[in-house]
Amino acid sequence: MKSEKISELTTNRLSVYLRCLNLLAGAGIKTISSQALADQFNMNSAQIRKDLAYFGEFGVRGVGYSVDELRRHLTQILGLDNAHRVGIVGAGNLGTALANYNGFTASNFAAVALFDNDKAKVGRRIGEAQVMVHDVRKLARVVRDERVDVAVIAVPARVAQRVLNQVMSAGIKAILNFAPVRLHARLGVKVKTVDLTISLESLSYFLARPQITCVTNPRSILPYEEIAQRDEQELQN
Amino acid sequence: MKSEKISELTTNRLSVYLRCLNLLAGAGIKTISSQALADQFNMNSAQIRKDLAYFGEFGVRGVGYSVDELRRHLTQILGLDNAHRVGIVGAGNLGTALANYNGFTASNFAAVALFDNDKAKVGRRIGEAQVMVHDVRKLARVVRDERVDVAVIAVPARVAQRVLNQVMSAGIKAILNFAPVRLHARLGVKVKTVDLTISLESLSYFLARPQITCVTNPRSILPYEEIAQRDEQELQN
DNA sequence: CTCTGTGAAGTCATTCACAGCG
DNA sequence: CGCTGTGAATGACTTCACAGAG
Repeated sequence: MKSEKISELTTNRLSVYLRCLNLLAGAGIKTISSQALADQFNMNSAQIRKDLAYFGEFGVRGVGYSVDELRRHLTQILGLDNAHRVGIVGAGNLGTALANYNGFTASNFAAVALFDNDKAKVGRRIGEAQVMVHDVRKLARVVRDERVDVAVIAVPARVAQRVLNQVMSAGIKAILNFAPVRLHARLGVKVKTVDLTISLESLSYFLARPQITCVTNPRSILPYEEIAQRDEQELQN
Repeated sequence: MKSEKISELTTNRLSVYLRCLNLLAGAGIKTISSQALADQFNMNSAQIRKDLAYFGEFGVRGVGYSVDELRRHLTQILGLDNAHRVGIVGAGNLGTALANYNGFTASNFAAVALFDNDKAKVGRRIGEAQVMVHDVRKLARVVRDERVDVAVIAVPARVAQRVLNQVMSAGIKAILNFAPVRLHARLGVKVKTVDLTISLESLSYFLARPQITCVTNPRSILPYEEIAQRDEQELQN
């Protein structure tokens, strides 16, 4: 265990490891070596060991890692043992889709508030979870009352920086941004941007160059379920 | 102009450059040097030059790049001069949100078909664009008829690999995947995964460690509009 | 003898720094 | 001169390979 700086690539992988371990636990597997884990999910065993070693000595030499124990450690390292309360700014298509997204729950995130500037939407409750839509001008107050600690920006690019400023002023330190702009965050605030435009345009680049030997995703995986996967096609036409 | 292998990081940046240039063009700027571009948008000028030089000698020494000309080149390099037709598998919240997403249009993408296995949804048209929902079993046929060349996977992780197999069998070479699984693509097929779980869990990691001096997003940007940005707060809540 | 944890080596990406064009 | 295009230098991330724990 060193206390060097942990790169974001590493934390992303920790999240993947946790997901893999959850699958293994579900399959009743109690113990796994870095090598077996790497083989299963197409990763590199040295990288797994190195990533984990930043945070402690979780393995047992000659044996491997206890699946359950490692799950607990990763959950704790990733801070998923504390519930997070998410406020979503922008109650358009994307915002409401996210408010209804169930994938959050497994990671201990819950959407607790939506914000919009459209009077027609304010005051309504949306989706199965019945998340309330608030006036975006009340953001700071609602963030306090609802103890929101993560914000999602799902507004047009034009106003995204302004929204980010509001969100930061409300004291939020972690933001997931879907607007296709580079946002300027103050120190101590973390913004992760998911830029669909970039993703699509990269795909377009690839399509424009069919000659390229697709080495882009070098290790190509087998998800756990590949085992139960002989159904290349059960459909006709 | 070399014809080395272009990394995905580079193509992602090309997409960003194009966006920046569009802003500049909108502001009436005709010519820009790599240095000025880098300053404006918080990038590194050498990197801009290097990225561009992979594809040709677009600049004029002593002067810089013609904004319009470079826009045209980038559009062509990224293959955005050809329209792309997108099929979205999964007409749930996310799928329908994407079908209505306008951001596509600027990059010359259009959502032309949705697919689902829910009988109640099949045959209906969704959103402003009135995109038709098809039975997922008819995917190959619809892909052919509608000339779909890009697929979006917006289905539960459990079935994502099966859907990818179908999509690949239908001859699609470029896929944007929202399911939180590592998918196994055959050679010559490009899958880009947008994994919200990883993004959220990384944010959670960050929140669990407030002491970390946030160096994660080393260059912190000024979007073009920062200029018109003195409104840190016009709201009182 | 197996598998971890980790220095050392290797690979890939970014940045520097400057020759040379316009 | 100013700025591009690019080799060379640096830095970041990954993989190798092995000492040593169990």
